[in-house]
Amino acid sequence: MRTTNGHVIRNLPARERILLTAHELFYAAGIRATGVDRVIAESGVTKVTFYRHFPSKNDLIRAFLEYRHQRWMAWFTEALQRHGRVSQSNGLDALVPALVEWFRDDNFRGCAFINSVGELSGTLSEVIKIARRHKQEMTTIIASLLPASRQRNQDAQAIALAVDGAIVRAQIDETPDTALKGLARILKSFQAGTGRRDAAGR
Amino acid sequence: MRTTNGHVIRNLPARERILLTAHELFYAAGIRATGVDRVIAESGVTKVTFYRHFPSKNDLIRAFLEYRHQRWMAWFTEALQRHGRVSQSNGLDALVPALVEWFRDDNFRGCAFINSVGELSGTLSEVIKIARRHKQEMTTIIASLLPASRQRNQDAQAIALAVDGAIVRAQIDETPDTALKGLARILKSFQAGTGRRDAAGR
DNA sequence: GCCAATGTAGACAAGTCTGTCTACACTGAG
DNA sequence: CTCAGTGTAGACAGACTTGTCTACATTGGC
Repeated sequence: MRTTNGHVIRNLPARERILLTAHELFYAAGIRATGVDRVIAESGVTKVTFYRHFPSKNDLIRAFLEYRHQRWMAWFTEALQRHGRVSQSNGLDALVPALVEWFRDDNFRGCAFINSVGELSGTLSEVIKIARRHKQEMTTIIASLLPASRQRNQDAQAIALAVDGAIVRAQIDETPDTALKGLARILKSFQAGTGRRDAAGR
Repeated sequence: MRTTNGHVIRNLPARERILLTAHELFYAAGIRATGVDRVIAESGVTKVTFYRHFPSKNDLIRAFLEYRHQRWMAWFTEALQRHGRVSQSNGLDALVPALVEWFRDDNFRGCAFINSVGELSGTLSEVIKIARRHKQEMTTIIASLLPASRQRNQDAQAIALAVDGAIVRAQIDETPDTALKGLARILKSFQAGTGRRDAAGR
């Protein structure tokens, strides 16, 4: 029994086993599509143990989203750093290479937060707030890639939006190529645009 | 009993009543979250009638997606035309005003196809193909707004990607303003970029 | 006038879902 | 040693799911 990132589950304490299993199943098959029974069976705990840690499925969903957020943010910052070393010219250059990594992963199934909002914003009102916070933090990281300027935050918002677009396109299309090309194209014209503005001193 | 676009349902034939009700409920609350019982009750037909028209819920889902596609495409082309009359300079200028209309609608809950993929691409494999086709057609319409050029299709892909990003951001954020501003920003820098390329004759 | 298509009413089956319950075993801290 | 916390096993309840069934009414074309 392995999780998507290769950790062996068996020896972990029950709570972590449940959380890792839920992460795998919820992300792969959807939250509503995954019954707690399945999480219980695959994480190798019993119902009592499960319900002692997560009194209701909604509690598990909240914990899952929190865990996913931590994990994704850690990966994102790390991947950006890793790909950023090469070219010092512009921090934005690390963005596409980092996303390539994610999109090409066999387990890639889009953004867990976008998916969750679409799936259960009607029934579990908190998910939309959680997703909003997640996207805000993602945008903050993107902003940190940009040189300080008056329009940095607005630029970051626009780029984050394009990243979200690339995520859903990569999820829907057969290959992530169109999404990646499209995002690269936007980034390029965007850099050219801000560069021109900077050059003109405006 | 009214549908989101104000049509009165009562006197329509059963199949249409079911389809309109399903559209309303599926889009508003999600597909999995909506049981056929509820569709049956709210459309005012009986189970037998329902199952004579749609032998399984999956058939209804397929019909819903097809109907949604027709309806959305009709709205999109119409709205683009409507907003395009004013400024003849660039067909792209109609894009943001058209989307404003949609995003500000009280019933706006994102793109039905993006939502469906997130919700049930794991269990109903066809939805991803349907969504792909939908996005292709959306991209084609966007391409038709651009002047003919060698890179028109690639430009359209990039813009479509940004539109998808705007849709999900508008869905997640409290107001669609950030999404709209971000999209406008991308379009502007994009137009500036292609304009420059054109001017240089390259 | 007949027949096929379409409609209505609602009981029922069989499965899945979340969540509760009893009863028992191990382990580490005081 | 004892007790609290955590673990295990699996039966069970109750709600909700999709889908089937019998029995009957209306309507429009041949």
